[in-house]
Amino acid sequence: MAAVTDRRAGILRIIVREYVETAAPVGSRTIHDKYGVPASPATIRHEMQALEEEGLLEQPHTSAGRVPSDRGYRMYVESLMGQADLPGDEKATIRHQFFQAAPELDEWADLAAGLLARSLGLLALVSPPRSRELQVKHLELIGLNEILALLVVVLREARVLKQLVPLDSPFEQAELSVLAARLNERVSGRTVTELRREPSADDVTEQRMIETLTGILNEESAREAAVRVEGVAGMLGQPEFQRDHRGMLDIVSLVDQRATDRVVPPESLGGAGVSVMIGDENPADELHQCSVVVAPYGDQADMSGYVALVGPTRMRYGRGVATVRYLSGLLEEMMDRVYG
Amino acid sequence: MAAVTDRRAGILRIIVREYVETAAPVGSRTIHDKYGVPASPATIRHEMQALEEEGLLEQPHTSAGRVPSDRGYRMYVESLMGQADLPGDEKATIRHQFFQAAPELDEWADLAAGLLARSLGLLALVSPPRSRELQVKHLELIGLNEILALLVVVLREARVLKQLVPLDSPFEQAELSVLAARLNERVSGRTVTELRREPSADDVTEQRMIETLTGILNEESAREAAVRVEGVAGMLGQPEFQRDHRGMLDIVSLVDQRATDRVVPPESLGGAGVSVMIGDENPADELHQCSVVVAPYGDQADMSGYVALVGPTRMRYGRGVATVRYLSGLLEEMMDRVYG
DNA sequence: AGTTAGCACTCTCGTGTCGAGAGTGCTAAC
DNA sequence: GTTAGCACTCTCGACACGAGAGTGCTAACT
Repeated sequence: MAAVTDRRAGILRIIVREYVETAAPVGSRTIHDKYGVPASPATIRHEMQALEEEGLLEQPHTSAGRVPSDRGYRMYVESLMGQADLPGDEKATIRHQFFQAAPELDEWADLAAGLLARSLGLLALVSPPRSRELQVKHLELIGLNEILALLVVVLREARVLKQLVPLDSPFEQAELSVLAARLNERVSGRTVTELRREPSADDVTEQRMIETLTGILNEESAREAAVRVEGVAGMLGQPEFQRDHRGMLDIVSLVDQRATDRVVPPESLGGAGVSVMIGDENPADELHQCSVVVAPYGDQADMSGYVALVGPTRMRYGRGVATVRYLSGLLEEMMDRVYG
Repeated sequence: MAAVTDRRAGILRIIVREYVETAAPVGSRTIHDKYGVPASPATIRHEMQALEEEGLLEQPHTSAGRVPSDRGYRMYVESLMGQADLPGDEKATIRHQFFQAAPELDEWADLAAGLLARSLGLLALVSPPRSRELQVKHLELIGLNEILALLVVVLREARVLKQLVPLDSPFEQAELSVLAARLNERVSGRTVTELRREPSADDVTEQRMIETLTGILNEESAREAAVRVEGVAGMLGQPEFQRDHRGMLDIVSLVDQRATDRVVPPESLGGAGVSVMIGDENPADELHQCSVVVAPYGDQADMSGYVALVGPTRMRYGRGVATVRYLSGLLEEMMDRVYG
């Protein structure tokens, strides 16, 4: 079996690019005429046959042009598309918007998801960073009325949790503040595991509050990060879904159920840089016609999130990888700058 | 022109129910056989002709059965479907889930949207209640590091806002607490309009904080409530969207852009109870094939939100109205019970 | 050996035709 | 006012047909 020569690789690259742009199978004439390959259509057909034998191309049917296979895309991404990067002005525009926005992790995630989705016209998922181990910075008790107080917990990374606490006897705000001060001495700076090891307090009310606190923290660690999803409409507008009503519903169902961990399984975030999952490489069956471009950001051990792009396998990988890489790096930088 | 007699009304009711169930045009034979109407198919055809002349029915084409028109649905909703109510056990199940959930406005909105969407298999929108006039209950300053503090604001309805504040000189937490205490004296219990009328403070830092605070509050009042959307997949699974790819995309675009105020315009929430907008009655062009069932809850003047159900005009109005009514009432009750 | 022109072959797609089926509107009788 | 009978209309799926596109193969050329 013949190897993949330079010319064949070039033809594969052309086919990927042309197909990504037009969404129609690519024929030998198009390659010859439009791209000026110095070989006749017949020769190109020869080469395409070889590429098909290598499993890099597929034919929808006998008399159609060729379409890249999953393996073809894989080869394109690995060695044919080149080092993708965003143009400088585009980077600057994006950067500018981040500095304009409020310095909030969640806002940044929103912004990143919106930019990514609009930039590619595809589905974007951005997980705001979540720390492995929650650490209490400060807490506060605010009396709402005679029987109800609000427990406000500030975490190290400037996240705020809250919980209503019923009071068994009326408290003045002053008493609550004193109680809060006592509690702060016990808990501030502690992580959730440290708190679990603490001996219980003498005061009943104090102990009750601590239990409520650990309750909130446990619940919060168990909860998955609220992943930002943008660009469903753009995704469904892709020509591949024009006919495929079933696949369309599958994708929407995934999003609807917020099953983001089936799209971007935590294991897939092992590596440091951008990784691409193409077609059948995706763990979720619903995504076997799709590709996912994903990059983690933040500190793996401590606070981490991810930026992901989901589209049909026929997607602009170059631009996709470049944008995902730039955004994940930028998010990490923003995080370091303001928190960290 | 003949009036809408009792028999005709009965036939219209049957057609609506049968069409809602099967999604196929209803013929005279079906009405006769399946519903045992004491009249022959021919007579029923006569009546259907009359109903069509009244503009209550439509024919997709000459030799198909009849389908209700928007006006037909309108008549069904107004006088034919009867007083809809949920069965007691279903109410109990829903109620139970609300009492299980955390006592948070946003959680309740999530829960209500999920229940509504699943109950009908359609699109549900629930707006958590927003107060017209924000009122500060308490604020707190927490030093994160030497140059950055977190301003935490608790509002009357137990909502929490936060904002990072850069410090121009290093502060000890103790100093911040003193500052916060001074600020609390000035602002706690005040509404945003009251704050705007206050004279500025002598202390520069104090004044800076107050400005930040009013900034947050203004931004928050301007921001639209984060409406909970559930059931997109169920909605798109409706047979009307099987063919109509365009309409499908339009709906998803609406959701994607979070253009909820085009679906449920604030004006439509004037009345107290449940209101129904059918087909062309909807202000948004994209919803001319859809109906919206909506009910406000809460106090119009103060804190209010809404519960809305969006589906094709061929929807189960009885169940829809009943569920929306029950949920809006329940949300109001929960609100009163815990806050209020 | 690699390249190319020529050509027959295959497959899709849009169009047109046809018959079956469903449901109607009309008419005439009850 | 109601009903049976019947001709009429329209959709839908199946089938055939031709145009168009692109291929694979073969034979000739460099």
